[in-house]
Amino acid sequence: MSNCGSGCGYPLVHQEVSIVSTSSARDIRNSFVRFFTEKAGHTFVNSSPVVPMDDPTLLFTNAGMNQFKDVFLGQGSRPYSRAVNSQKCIRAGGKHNDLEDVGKDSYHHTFFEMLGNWSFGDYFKKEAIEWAWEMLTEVYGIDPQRLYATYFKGAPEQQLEMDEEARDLWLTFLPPERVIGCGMKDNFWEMGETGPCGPCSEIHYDRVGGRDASDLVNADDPDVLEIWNLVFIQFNRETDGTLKPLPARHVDTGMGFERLVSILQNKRSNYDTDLWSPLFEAISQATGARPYQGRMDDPVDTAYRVIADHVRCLTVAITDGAVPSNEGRGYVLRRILRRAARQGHQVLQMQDPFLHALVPAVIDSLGDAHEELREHSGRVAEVIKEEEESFGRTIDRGLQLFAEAAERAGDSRMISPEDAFKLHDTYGFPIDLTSVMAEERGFTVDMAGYEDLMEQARQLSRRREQQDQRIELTPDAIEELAAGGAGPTDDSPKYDQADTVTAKVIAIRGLDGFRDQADGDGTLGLVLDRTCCYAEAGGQVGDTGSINSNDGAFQVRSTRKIGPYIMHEGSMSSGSIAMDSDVQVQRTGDRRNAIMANHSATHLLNHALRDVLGEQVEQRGSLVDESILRFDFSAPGPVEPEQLERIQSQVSVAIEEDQEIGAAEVPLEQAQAIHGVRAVFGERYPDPVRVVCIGAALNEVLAQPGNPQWRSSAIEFCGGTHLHRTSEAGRFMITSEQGIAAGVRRIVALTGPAAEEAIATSARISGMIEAAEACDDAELQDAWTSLWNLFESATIPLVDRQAQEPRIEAIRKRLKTVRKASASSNRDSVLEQARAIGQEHDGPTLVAILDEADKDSLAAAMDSLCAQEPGRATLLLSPDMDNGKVTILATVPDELVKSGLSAGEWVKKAAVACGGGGGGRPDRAQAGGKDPSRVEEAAEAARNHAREALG
RNA sequence: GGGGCGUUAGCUCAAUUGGGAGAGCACUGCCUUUGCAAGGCAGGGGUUACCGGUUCGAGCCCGGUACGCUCCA
Repeated sequence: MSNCGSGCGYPLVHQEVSIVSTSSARDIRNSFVRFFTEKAGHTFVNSSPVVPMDDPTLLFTNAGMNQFKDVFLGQGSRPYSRAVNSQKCIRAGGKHNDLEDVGKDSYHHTFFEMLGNWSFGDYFKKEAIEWAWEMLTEVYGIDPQRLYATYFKGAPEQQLEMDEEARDLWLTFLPPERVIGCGMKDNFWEMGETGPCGPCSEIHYDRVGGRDASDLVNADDPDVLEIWNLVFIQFNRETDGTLKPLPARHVDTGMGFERLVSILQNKRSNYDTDLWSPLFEAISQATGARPYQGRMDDPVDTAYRVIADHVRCLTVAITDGAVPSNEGRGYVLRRILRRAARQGHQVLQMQDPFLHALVPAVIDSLGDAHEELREHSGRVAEVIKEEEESFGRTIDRGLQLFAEAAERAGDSRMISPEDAFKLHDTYGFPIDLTSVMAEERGFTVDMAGYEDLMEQARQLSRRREQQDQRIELTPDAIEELAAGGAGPTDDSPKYDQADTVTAKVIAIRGLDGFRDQADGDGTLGLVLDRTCCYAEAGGQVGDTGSINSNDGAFQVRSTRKIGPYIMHEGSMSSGSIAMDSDVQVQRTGDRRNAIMANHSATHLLNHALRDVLGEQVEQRGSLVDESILRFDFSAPGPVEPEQLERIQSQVSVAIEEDQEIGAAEVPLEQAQAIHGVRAVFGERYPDPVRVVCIGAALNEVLAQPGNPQWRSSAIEFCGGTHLHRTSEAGRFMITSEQGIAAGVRRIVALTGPAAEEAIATSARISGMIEAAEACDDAELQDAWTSLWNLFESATIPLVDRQAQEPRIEAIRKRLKTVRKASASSNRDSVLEQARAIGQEHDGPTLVAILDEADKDSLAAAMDSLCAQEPGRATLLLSPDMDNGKVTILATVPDELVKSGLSAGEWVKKAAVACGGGGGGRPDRAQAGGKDPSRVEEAAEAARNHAREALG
């Protein structure tokens, strides 16, 4: 059986030395894999995606060992002990960031491949070093005279000894002057602050040859470069900084593929190899730029390198599921794309999107080694094109803002640091572009001031919040437990119907280590020999519950799996619990039942989606807890209302039919043969795998796995907990459907009592809609207010919401018409009053009370009165008994302002007299009072004020 | 994870110290005009994202939420 994944077919290695100088990159990669699979019994493992599946600490996959991290941490295992692959890596953003250097030199890349071989507790230094030597000198035919090796020379302050074993092994191949001892920085590898670590040994190559280049090793000389790093993992770094020998020792090696190709093709720059030349060709085609000439200081050649590098990176990252966005790894992609687009825009004079047109060239170059690139090429190009267009708009906006900044700069001809910073910080307009544009106009930018602002912004961002305290088990802690005879936690009772199980405490863990007794207020973790609690996995939340002994009670807030152990995290609610105590584990049964209903419904939903929307529906994520179920899936566009209804009803029918739900562990190969079985793409499954089957008898399915009729049942690989019969889910209702990323939709739904409640709420809303539709105009406002308040925030079935929306819209429209009509009739009557008052009144000032005038009507009345008698000062009041308000407006012509009457003071006097306040400009002002019953007093106060003011 | 900015008519955007929500384009109608990006007049169109607070009065001030843009890690 082939163990090298899909479509490899690696050619046999030709060991003649002469052939390598003409080897293509493809052959070089294949030779490596062949050597280790054939000669040394390694299993070929496909490159893992550059977007890590389950590792929030990692922005992108940045080394070959990433996908084996769990093995090194002692938390997982593989069915093989030797592996080889070519891993896709991205170093941009995060701890390793080469983004700034790309284009400037011959060897930094954001995306590259890492060739590597691994031993998991199998062979160690001897084999690793001997095979590396044989690979380089015999298979690749590299001149041994040009090779140098390093070993770890020890670090007495850390109680670390020299790696004599590695040194001696190298001395069998190389003369002493070319075997070089190095310190911690270069030759001691650590995964992080804590965790697996060990000495490493590097192989360096001198491009020049015929000299002693040992002084140039690890000295950043472009001609003497590290090509292969062999890491020997033999220690674990504890939280207190000490090193403990690991029980199982591992080998982790990595060789930069692009560099290796440059050596074997005898080129000084990675960019001069056949990995890049087709890309440069494509860039030239797409942009019309003159051909690439390979000069490091030339802006056009730099643009070529940046664009080629970045488009490779983008193509790979987007294929593996990342999308340019404004945060996290998406934001790194956005920056990468913009850097490339800007090179094209500024240096190669490209006005329109062009990066997307380079995607096929990338796929030609990498598609054989990484087949997934071919599957999604169309979507990748689309995503890139959209993002290029969006950046085009940003550039336009930035140009406009720059023009304003230049205006403000005026005669100083210097863009202010504030403007430069704002362009950068708020509008994403890079500072170097701002400089170039300033230069073009004969302006400068206050760079020093800008740097200050940048530094301030950085400082501001740097303040980090303390992360939540979680109880962890280090590899060493796991080792210690195992050594002490603690077997793995038996969590099989999680599938049982009983919500309780007896158990024994095998470990108590605090934030700082193991304890003998659980007591006090702090967060603790309890590990038991068995448990009925489900540990968070596969999108299903962990169980909550309690653990009780004779001496105390522990409240379980979350349950997690760490290595072979199940950790119950929480705190003591009373008393204490000692190590080795016999305890009763109780999970929160109601909560668990709700979770199971939601999980089984998720499977029915997944199945219904495929039935209604088609085969292209693929699960992209899922969350199941006690209150909702959330399911993300790939789909070209929104789900139509009619499809939604069919999906919901198909799930509901399955629930009504009271179908049986079965589960069993099945050998992986047999399980994969089941017709129509659903598995999440990219997920690793154990062997045997648990199969959950709804709507068909599992034993019949396994008897005839290939039978097409299973396509009509919901059959999935799943380790979660499920109902026994679908009817236990009660009801099923979809409450929302929305897009969360390009090509990805999210459905949120409810089951059981939560679904019933949503239906009841919806019925109440329907009742209110009918009432509002039937009520007369006077009642409409109140009916509307209560209806809208409920509808806006309610969780109700989506199909109901969609049906109700147009009716609610109609009610809103009607309310608007009613309001308008009443306002208009109100204005007419107020204007009528005003006309009458204006005609019968005489003199320089007018104070009048108008009944039931709102603010607009009163203003209209004021306009009308002022038009009648422009020289008159007018103050109008209107009481509003219903709302307990008085509206007051005043207008004073300029001549009377000069005589001493200010509208602002005038309204104030009136407002104060009826319990309010106010003010405004001298010629026009408005105010309000809070006591409409005193409106007459207010009018009198206004008359008095006017008399006094005007003498 | 932490900042900054934004959200106003279908679209693009205004709105001075808090004091009658506007323009252009688009839309509808009428008029004028033989047609190519026509012109004139009139009109419709707003919960100023949402929720709360301060105030006599909030697009504007304060707090929160959502969404978007953007920078840093």
